[in-house]
Amino acid sequence: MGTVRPDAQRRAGRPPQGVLSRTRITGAALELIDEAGYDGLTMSALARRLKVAPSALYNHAASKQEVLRWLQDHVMTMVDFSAFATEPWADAVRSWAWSYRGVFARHAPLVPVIAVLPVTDAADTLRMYEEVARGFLAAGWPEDRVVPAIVALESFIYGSALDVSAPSDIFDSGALAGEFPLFTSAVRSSTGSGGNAADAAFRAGLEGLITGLDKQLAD
Amino acid sequence: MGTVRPDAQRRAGRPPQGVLSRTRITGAALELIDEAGYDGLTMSALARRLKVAPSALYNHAASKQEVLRWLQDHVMTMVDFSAFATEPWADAVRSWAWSYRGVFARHAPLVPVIAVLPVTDAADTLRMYEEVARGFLAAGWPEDRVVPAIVALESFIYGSALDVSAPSDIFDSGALAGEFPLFTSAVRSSTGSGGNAADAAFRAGLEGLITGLDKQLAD
DNA sequence: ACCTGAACACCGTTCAAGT
DNA sequence: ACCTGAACACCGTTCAAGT
Repeated sequence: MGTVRPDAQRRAGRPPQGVLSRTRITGAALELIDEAGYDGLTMSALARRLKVAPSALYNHAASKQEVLRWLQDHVMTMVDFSAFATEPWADAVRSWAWSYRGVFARHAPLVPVIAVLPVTDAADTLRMYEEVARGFLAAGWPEDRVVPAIVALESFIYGSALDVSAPSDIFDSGALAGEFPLFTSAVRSSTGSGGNAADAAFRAGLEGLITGLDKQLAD
Repeated sequence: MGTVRPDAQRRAGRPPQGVLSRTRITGAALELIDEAGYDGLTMSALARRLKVAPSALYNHAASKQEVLRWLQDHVMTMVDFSAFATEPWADAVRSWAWSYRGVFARHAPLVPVIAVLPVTDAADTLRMYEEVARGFLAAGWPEDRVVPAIVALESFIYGSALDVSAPSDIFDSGALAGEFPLFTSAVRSSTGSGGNAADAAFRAGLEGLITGLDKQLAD
């Protein structure tokens, strides 16, 4: 009764100072994802966390897709590409790729978003590409083959990030096992050796790619 | 008035013979996707095309996710893996991978679905894995390394399928170009050489993977 | 310029009623 | 067993009204 509640309703109209910004929206989105996953990331939930009406978000972001783009650019800053400044090419690629996959395994729903996403104005993403390109050039890669090689590595990384979230029994052939004996047995013998299946596949593919790309360069 | 229209309304109650089935639903979904893309694939639109009420679909599929699973298994039959029966390992992998990427580039929204998708009861998918596994074993691969190698190739293929739908100016650094000179120049020199950028990256990565995996096997 | 509140056009899914 | 029709609980987004 007459007491001012700590988070009193804001009434309509322009507030004394802006309460929203790209930074605040991105930060709230990230918290929401950590707590409730990507299913929990709705414009309503985002607004609730920021203590605004859902429609207020549209004064800053043109669409939910734009929020996802901000998120992608921010998440990219979590990828560690520092090895390109110090390590030989193969070691730098290896440590960058493992970090990159780890980050996007926790943000798998961003992977399909990235594919359709122009890098324009994604400054943090460009910062990474610049440094990676520098590493490739320093290792003697011809300029016109740098981008295809990076894209090839990224395609493998994104596909592998999706694979991390696969259930461990994804290759359980169930009742049909009898019809597909070779594959069923191969699945059994690969899981039998212990360790994470997704990690084993990523290691095999990454080492293969590094070796193969290096050999392409030498020829 | 009183004339029987060709597609008269069906009244409630069990129809004389079933009008829906996994096969008919999958077929209609595929037609819908061809005409209107994955955005057009809603349960309502699917029901309309099958001339039933949306709720009727739930007598056959537990959810839209299950329809997508049927679709994935069907789409897998479009992948050509016949080369494993006749060609040497490297050639077979090459032709299978290009076919696989081509099919899923046209069905990119299925890619994230596949990741979470157990293969159980997906008979057509298992048929492919069985034949691919046979090819690897015949080429001398030790049984416990067959599945990781296949998964690595698939991760690359899925990531590359997403990359195909990327806009061609995806790496246009726009106003920020001046800050990232090495990458900007590398992008220019790789697109300058003409040809499809996604194809060049896929070729580079696939040839690298084939070479690298083959070398792993030899060691 | 930037907020609220009400509304809109969807979406996937459930369920009682019917045969 | 398997359909219809009505309903439910969301979703992203728009827009007039307010400061």
